[in-house]
Amino acid sequence: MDATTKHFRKRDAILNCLRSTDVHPSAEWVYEQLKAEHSDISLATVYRNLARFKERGEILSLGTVNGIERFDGNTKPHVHFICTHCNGVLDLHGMAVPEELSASVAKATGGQVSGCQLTFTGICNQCINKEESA
Amino acid sequence: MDATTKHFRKRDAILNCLRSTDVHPSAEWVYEQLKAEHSDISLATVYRNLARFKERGEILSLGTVNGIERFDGNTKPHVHFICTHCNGVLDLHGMAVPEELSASVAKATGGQVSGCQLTFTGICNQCINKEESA
DNA sequence: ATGTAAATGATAATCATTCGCATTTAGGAG
DNA sequence: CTCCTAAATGCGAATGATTATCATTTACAT
Repeated sequence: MDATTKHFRKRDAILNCLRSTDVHPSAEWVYEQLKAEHSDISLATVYRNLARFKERGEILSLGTVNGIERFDGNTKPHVHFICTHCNGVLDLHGMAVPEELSASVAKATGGQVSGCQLTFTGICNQCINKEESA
Repeated sequence: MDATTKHFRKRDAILNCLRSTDVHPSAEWVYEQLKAEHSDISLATVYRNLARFKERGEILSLGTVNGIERFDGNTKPHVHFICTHCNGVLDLHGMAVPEELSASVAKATGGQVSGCQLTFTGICNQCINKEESA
């Protein structure tokens, strides 16, 4: 039995879904996407597997946007822009927090640093245009 | 009537509480602190005023830590370190995201940038020491 | 003192997330 | 092939932080 089998685990589908989108989805969004191919998938399964992937560092959590946790299948360090109007999240490729900063933080605090996140907030291009034409 | 009056608004007390601590508290924490001097304060009032301060930019939200929203009365740009073990938040003074980065993000995205946040995660000094002695 | 809009307290409602448990699945041993 | 076990899942209930509702109280101007 391989991954194409009807009753195979949903886990792979969840990870693939995250890896193949750039919308930085919520659990609910992933669930809605997967219902098409897996009509019997449970929302709890999505939550469970997202938590598992997060623990293992296979995906990242961006924290909550408007009270809802958002995930990122791209674990390579990069920067985010969050629109406070439409709650969309954009990747800012080509920007990254200098690696040596983590070391200096560890030194300054005496703790150990395992990750960092740089996020800009504001209003995205699309939302600005909508406002203007209204 | 001034702020010392028994039945004066609690709003000032909530803002003062935030401004005079560096624990980056949750709503619940603020509520617990204020109960001492304002035995009749309501948790809803704390939530309402924190939301109001946040809207107006008088305080910042750090997002949720372990599912609970945390606030910062210090609106001057600075960096945070969040301990994933004790959920404590530390200020990293003297570090800041270069101001010109916001402009370059605005240019790159075509949006308008209103804020940014740089957060390191890891295990704090205190938690490391506890583990070692155990 | 009186009216009005804002602020508050108490509590119910909301809703994202997690938990509990029975069922199903994968994969190996006999 | 059948039996066994551990992991994965579906379903639905429980949890818990946050928000909404509404009656009451306060501040302040008239």
